[in-house]
Amino acid sequence: MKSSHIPRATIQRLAVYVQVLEGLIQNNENVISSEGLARACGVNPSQIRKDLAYFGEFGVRGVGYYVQDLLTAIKQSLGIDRTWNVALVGVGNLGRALLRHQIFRKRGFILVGAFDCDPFKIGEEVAGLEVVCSRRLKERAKDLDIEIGMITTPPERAQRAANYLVEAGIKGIVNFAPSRIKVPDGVAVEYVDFIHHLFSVAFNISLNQSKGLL
Amino acid sequence: MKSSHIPRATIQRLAVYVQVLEGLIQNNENVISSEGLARACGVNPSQIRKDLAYFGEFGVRGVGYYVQDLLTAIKQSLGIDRTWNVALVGVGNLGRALLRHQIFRKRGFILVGAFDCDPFKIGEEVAGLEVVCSRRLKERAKDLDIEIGMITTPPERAQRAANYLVEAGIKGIVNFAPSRIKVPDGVAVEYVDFIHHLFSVAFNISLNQSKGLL
DNA sequence: TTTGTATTGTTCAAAAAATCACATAATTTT
DNA sequence: AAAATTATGTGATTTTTTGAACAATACAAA
Repeated sequence: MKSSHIPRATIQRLAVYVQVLEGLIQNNENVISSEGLARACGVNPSQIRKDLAYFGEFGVRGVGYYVQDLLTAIKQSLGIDRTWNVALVGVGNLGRALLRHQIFRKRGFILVGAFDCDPFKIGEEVAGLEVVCSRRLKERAKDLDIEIGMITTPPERAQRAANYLVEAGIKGIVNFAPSRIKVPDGVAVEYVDFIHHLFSVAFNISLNQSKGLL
Repeated sequence: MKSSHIPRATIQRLAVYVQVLEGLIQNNENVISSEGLARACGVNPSQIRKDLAYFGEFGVRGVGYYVQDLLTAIKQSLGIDRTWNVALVGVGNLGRALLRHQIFRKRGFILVGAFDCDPFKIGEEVAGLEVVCSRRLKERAKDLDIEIGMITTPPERAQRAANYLVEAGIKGIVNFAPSRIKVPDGVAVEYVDFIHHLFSVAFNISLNQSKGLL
């Protein structure tokens, strides 16, 4: 098949496949069928085959997928077969935790800059990074070759943080603040909101319970 | 319309509506049309009307929606017009940050227990909670009336944490660890994975750039 | 009270996504 | 070397989701 428009849902599932495939590598499993992978991911096997078909043919008929090859292929397709430099804006509780979290580096997202507008925080060192004034984002973005921004400010300051990032020419933003932001076309935004997931769980529990009563 | 099966996507959007409506209340805006709300949320107005129709009729024709009423109605529909007690399993970097984060309490999710299997952490106090051995989850879950679990362990320990939670009779889990977990039917699971969102952004940046070349 | 305006709730058509089903192609067995 | 087996890649079909259109209805103005 190859390319044309790729559904957002496909991309999200590919991320799950990566996760599961890395687990398989840990367990020294070399080959997996679409059915096996499907079971591990909680999706339909054809779904997996179709998702992969957007990017190419990675399997071997009658055999399945070579885990390492498939992983490499998916990473290439997603554009994560390289590292990305990331700036974090908003050095609060959450910001600090993320700066210290090793997972970003492990997955190829290098936190190269920490920014905040609070004068008390500027100059402080967190996880080996000096906190810099948000106003200096543009100037620093070029030096540090920053391509992605993470916003971890309080919600009311998220838009300002986004503006700084956009001015600095950054083309992708992950917003952890619980508020929507406006950015020009061509800037990719993703929202991470724990609370949404708690809402979902709360709703499903309520739902299951009312089902149980029938 | 009322009930029947409600799409997952609808639930996720309702969470966004809550977010935006709370912002409107901050700004003392009393009434909003589906069109206004749609613009703020980045969705289609009919979408909003349809999403709401699953739960009832909350608007006034010719007028729009009374912000406070709508908010109340959605919260009721989602089952978040009450508080939920939550246990956190895995007191690492992320776990600590979440325990300290005020947002959960603000939104009605009360962190009432912190669990870990590391003997060095047990007994420690974080955000006013004593860290308790994960093995004691079942015993504590009843006393504390815990209904939701949050997993913030390393990936290889997520399944064990899930098992403890399930044994304790907990009906909903939010898993922050980057691994899939297996739970019995009737237990709602949501996955929060920052990395997935970074993957998405990376992919979209790559995509936009290759578009730009055409 | 009537007319006009605004905006909802809902039907219906279109688009998108998921699933099924099978032809195709490796591998293994006989 | 042929037959049997297995599991992919993809066209066809079904299901789900979205979006447009419009009748229904609340309010405001004349």
